[in-house]
Amino acid sequence: SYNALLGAYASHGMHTEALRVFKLLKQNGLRPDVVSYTTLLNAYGRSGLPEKAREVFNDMRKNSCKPNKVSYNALIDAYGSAGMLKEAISLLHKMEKDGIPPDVVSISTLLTACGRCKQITEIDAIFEAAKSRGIELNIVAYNSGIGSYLSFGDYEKALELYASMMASNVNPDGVSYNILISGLCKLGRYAESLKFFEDMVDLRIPLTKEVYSSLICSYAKQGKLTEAKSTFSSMKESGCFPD
RNA sequence: UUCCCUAUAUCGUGGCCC
Repeated sequence: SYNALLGAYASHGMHTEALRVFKLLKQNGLRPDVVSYTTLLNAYGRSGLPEKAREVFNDMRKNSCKPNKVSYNALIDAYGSAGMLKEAISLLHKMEKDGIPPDVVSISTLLTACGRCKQITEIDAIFEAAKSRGIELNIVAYNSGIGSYLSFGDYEKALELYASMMASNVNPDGVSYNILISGLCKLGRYAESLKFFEDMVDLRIPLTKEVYSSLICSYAKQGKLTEAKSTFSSMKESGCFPD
């Protein structure tokens, strides 16, 4: 019950409240378990406080509560989200030494971190790390990689990765298209961006307000106001209400 | 002991602040 409440605060990045619940749990004679510690750790991570997250991580070991895969991944994300890619990558090796094999979540967390930290040189090493460990990339990992390439402005690598994803029989989802459409649009690759939108329609993948916003933005930037307006109209017609 | 619940990864636009 305490963990559920802790999680509710953590998922909103409310670390102060999460810490209060964590203390309350202990005051009532209960021992925090791996989920309690990981939840608190994540609350700090989401609040952009990687050092506090690390403190919780160290604390759990001190109290002989072994961090598991989720704890490590949460700490990797805490560093990655804070732009500390080196620390995030070194945790991949640390968890391995600790007898916990990294999984596809560790990989996609790091792929996303590369994009945030604009570390184009590290991204291929991370794909290699996944491959050498036999970690199969899923749709989230591919989406993360595609997004990071696009954030570097490397749309060719992004499209290459998209192609190899298709070749591996991993099917794109709504998020994949959102990433491609908005990313290509930001780079001014309007024609490519529109092509993916058409694919999305053909495949009957539900169009979200995120995709409509990207498309409207794309037309607006090109000065195609008629298209922008008609996209806005079809958005409403399709039952997707503008916010 | 068993079951259930709770913790980790990917997407848009604009505004305000620095």
